[in-house]
Amino acid sequence: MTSSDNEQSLAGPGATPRPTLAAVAAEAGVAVSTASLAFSGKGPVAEATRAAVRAAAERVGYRGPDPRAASFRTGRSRVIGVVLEGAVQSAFRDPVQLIEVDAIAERLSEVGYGMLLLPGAEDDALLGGTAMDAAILLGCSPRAVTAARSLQQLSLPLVTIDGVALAHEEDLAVVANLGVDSRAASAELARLVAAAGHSRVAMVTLPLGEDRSAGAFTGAELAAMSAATISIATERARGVGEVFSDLSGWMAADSTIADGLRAGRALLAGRADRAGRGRPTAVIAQSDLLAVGVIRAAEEAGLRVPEDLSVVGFDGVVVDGFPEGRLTTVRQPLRALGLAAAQALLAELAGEPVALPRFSAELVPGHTVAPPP
Amino acid sequence: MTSSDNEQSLAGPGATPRPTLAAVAAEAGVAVSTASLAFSGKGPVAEATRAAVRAAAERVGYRGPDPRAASFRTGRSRVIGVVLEGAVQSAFRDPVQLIEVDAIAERLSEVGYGMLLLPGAEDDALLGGTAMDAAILLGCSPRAVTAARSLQQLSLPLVTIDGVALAHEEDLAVVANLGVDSRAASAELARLVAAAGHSRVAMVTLPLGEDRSAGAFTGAELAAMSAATISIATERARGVGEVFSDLSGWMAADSTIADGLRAGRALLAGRADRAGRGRPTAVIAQSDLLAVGVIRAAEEAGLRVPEDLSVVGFDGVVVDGFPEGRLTTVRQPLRALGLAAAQALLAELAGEPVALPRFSAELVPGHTVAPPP
DNA sequence: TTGTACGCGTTATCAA
DNA sequence: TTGATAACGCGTACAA
Repeated sequence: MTSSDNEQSLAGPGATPRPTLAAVAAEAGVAVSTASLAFSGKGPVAEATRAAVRAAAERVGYRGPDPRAASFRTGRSRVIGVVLEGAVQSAFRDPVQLIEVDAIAERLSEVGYGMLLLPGAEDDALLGGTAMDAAILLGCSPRAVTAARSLQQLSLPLVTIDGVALAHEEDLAVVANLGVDSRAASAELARLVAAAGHSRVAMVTLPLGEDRSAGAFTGAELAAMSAATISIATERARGVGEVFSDLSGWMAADSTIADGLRAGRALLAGRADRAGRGRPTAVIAQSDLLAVGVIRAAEEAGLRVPEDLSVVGFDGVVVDGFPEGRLTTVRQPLRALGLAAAQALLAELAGEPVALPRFSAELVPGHTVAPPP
Repeated sequence: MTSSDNEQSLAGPGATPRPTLAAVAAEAGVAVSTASLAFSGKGPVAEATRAAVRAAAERVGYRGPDPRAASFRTGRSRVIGVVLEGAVQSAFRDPVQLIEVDAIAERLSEVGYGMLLLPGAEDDALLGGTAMDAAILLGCSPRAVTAARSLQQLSLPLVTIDGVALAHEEDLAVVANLGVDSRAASAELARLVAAAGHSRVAMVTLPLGEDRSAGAFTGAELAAMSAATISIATERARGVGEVFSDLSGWMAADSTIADGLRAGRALLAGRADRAGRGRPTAVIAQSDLLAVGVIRAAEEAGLRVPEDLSVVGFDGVVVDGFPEGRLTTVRQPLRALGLAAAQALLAELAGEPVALPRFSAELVPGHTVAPPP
């Protein structure tokens, strides 16, 4: 169907005004406040009255309280904002954020809340322009920090997921900073690689800081970058560093298969190791997408995984087109994190105490780790 | 000054009530209406007064009009709903919807509008519970039709993208039904395949109707299914049918690489063709993701693309990990569609005439079509 | 150019 | 169990 047949809208100059509760009350012959109670069920209303009100509502075509008026009166808009790291497109290319947002949406819709998606923009004007009751911040980009400040100015309850950088901002009082212990999980994974006998290990990281462009790094460079910034990438690197010291590797620009492929090609060509060691026998990737890219690069180079090269990922997501369960990785409870983020805010809004479970990543032993050749 | 009778301190203990325009006006020594005009810039205000108001706002910590109150007063919430076909996760696994939503978000944020993401749910209670000024419906599932009805009841302006089924509902008056001519684009692609000399051609379709499970179909079955439902899949099938009659193939459950892989394996094993013909020399897939899956299946089977098998897709999106430009496909102007959908609603809300361009898909000759072996 | 007054539709409070 | 009433914060005629 092409755009040629666009009908003109009905909402033109002659639009009928939406029926109000007053109209229903008049029709039913009761007070407005009674009609309100009959609809919301918040007060004692005789069954007969309730039926009369419902019938009257039906007759006048009342569709429930106007959300704008209700939100004005109650001070609640039944909307929770989700601030993404960047554009919708880039945020949701990453299955991790996708699962989290999906879980948030699921929990919110159960209680009739809406989810306002807020792409990380340059200015935060939008944040104050539309009504929301609370916000969830995903990721830990510098952008997230400024957004958090703006939102806090509006006295909105805040929850972060993976906001490790935000957790270190003293002046931000958030309801919760959710996320698994990336460092411990990374260390666990690294120990598994070490236990298989590997010592020539390279790491493929997510962006370590803001202004870094993708490319190879030495152990010293990694240490410098890690000291300068706190991010998911530096956290995970630290965990691996507990097991393998002076770790070199490749920093990817983004968590994608394509970037993993690029990293894998560089590392397997030996170009990456500026410390002069040979081709790595194992690659520790900081995301599953990167790991799949590395595996593709290995296949391109005629290397078998895991016989010739061991590869591990991080996240435990299903990568489209890649066999589920093949990759050795750690699984984050992404759905649980999303549900908990939503739940924490709902509890906070209800004035209830926020009880949070502890989240931990679970090792998923796949089939991509073996002893070095 | 009114007595500040807080019914409940909402945001925990010690939450200061948000400063109001009245407070600013009092501080600046002007009337509330003057302060309002000074902020919105909608009326003539002396520069000195404006400065005084701004200074007063700064002093009392005023952060602009409360969006809830403003929305109540103006009847506009500055929020536009986007109704997805299903869960967030499944909708955004598809790069097509992702790009569209990204474009919508981009246009909306330019004008300070928010985007309320509404997952396709069982009941439409949520649709009336949160404030929005208009809505965009993506896709053409039966769910979209019921959602459209609910939204129309609320007198919300509606725009659909790829809502071919909605376009045929007589009682729905929408601002616009956007989308390319899927049928023509599919026919063009089919003609390209035919021109290369193929006659044993199989099609991999998106879900043709609601209750169909994935699997092989014959030409007769396809015709029956196409007659029963209108969807993007049947539209595209019709286009291909203009060139190749009695087309058999495989219906995928979803637009994913994994489903394409499954389809490809079935078709290349010859299991799929219940008409008894041999392995196809060309596969027409209804999405790029499916096409990439088919190509993977071909590689698995030791077939070279395009030498041994030609494959075409649909959409023109970048598939992570697959070389850009390699796939022969048609490119939909997805970004433009998203921008136009948002723009159409903004114009409608502003009472301006809605001018829509015509959208057409563009053939992208890649390197996956060659003469049959 | 500024101020006054009113009302948007709903819900919470209190009195009946 | 029901009814009357008062805000909620802002935008906007209209008057000054």
